[in-house]
Amino acid sequence: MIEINGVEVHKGWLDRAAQEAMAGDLRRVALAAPFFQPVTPWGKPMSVRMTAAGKYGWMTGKGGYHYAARHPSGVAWPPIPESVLAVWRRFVSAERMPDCCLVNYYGEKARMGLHRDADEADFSWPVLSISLGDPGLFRIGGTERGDPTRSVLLESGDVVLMGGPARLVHHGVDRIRFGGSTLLPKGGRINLTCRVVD
DNA sequence: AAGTAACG
DNA sequence: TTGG
Repeated sequence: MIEINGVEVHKGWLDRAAQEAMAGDLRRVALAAPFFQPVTPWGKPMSVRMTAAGKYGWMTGKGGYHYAARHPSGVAWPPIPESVLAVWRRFVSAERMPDCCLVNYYGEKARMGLHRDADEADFSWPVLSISLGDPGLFRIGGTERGDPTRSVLLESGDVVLMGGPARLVHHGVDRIRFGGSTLLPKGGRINLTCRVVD
């Protein structure tokens, strides 16, 4: 386990078979709730494609960010796959399941600017992240924007925990090593982030 | 400020 | 390595 600014990085936690099974589960999620491209409140399209599973999905809007109980199409989000909940039980808790599993797809040029996951009502539970597919260069800062940052390469099967003092740490993705994994037939990276929202 | 620019 |  690597620790960076309080963030736990568990390398290679899911084996290949588990990664393949989870990727299959996520294909089913994306069939029910297709990926869409979010637009920031100030009108800039994000480069990631996004969907979600669970009670809520994370959404952008003109008024800001929020959690919503329905996909933009109007359908409810599909349930969080059991394969994902199993990782949550192992790293977080068996007593409380996440309300939201965000599914972010990073294509070749996709990135994610430095930000904090701060739209939840309850910060007492950690955010759990699972990486699948191509490697991505992950940047981790501190609680304050402007704090020094460090980078770590996240690869398929890695699990990251942001909890406790690191729950509100800044983080982002600088670059995808497109084609660096054979997990996803069309390449790219999928990142799951599970959160307790309320 | 979940955009952008930068691997170190 | 935050600065813009």
